[in-house]
Amino acid sequence: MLITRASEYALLSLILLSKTDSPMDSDTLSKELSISKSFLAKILQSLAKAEILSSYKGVNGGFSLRKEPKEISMLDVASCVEGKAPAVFECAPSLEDCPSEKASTCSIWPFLHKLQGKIDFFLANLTLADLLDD
Amino acid sequence: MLITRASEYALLSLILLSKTDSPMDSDTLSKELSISKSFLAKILQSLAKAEILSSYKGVNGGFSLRKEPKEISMLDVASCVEGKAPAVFECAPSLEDCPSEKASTCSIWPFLHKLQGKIDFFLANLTLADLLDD
DNA sequence: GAATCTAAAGCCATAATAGCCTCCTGATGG
DNA sequence: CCATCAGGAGGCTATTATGGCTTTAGATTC
Repeated sequence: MLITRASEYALLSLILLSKTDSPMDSDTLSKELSISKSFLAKILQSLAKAEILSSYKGVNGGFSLRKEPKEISMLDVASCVEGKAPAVFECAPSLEDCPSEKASTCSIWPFLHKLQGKIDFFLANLTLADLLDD
Repeated sequence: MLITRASEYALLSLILLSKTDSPMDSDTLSKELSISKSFLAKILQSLAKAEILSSYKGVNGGFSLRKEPKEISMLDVASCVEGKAPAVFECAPSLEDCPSEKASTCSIWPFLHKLQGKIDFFLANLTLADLLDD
């Protein structure tokens, strides 16, 4: 899977959190966004582990942005939420690692590598701040 | 789901087909790419319906490119294979169509619309030719 | 026209994702 | 200290994606 709904929900949460000062709890977030609370909770936990969000337990706890919007790239978000960077292909990271017996003659690897590079660049340079700016 | 493996397989097929003159059948393609034949066949059929590929039945039949590589955008490929354009969000296409009772005060729609525009632009302007060019 | 080749299209099984529910842990306020 | 609030973690179910298999239909060759 390349990009799943988890990334969508993560971004929706980040946009909403960027508009508030005090921490927002997962219940409020799920209601505001009409998203399954338990699924969203796992996503928020991933974002917290990746140090994109801060989490606070107890009364008036919740989640808040831990970085500046311009420091949060779509690539970061997708990577931590999906568990790995959005790989356009299951293909090996380098031609040498290709498990195929045709590795030495793999004729499409250069194209895949090129596409992956374009997508990575796009995602890495698209930050939360880009969306918030008018 | 935003982008699935079907799009990956579609692109792998297109890259391979762009390197051959005569039609290539689904069995050969699936073996060259190490992809499930039956799943790939469905993807190729989608590409044929979208007039991205030509299909030929009978002896020496198969599939071949119907358009120039520069006329085939990633957006076209993803749209026809996934059944719809890769929507970053389930959100309504316009603020008026928003099913939420908070439609008039939806504070994140502008951001979603902006991100969708950026992704659409990226995918629409990335063509098969861009990958094939050195 | 018969045999053969290959796309088209359907149904079914499995794997991954999306979502639901419950219990546990840490923090807060009285 | 105790009740309560909210995150952390795991299991369980429903939905969707992925892939296997079979049948049908069009095209080619003889």
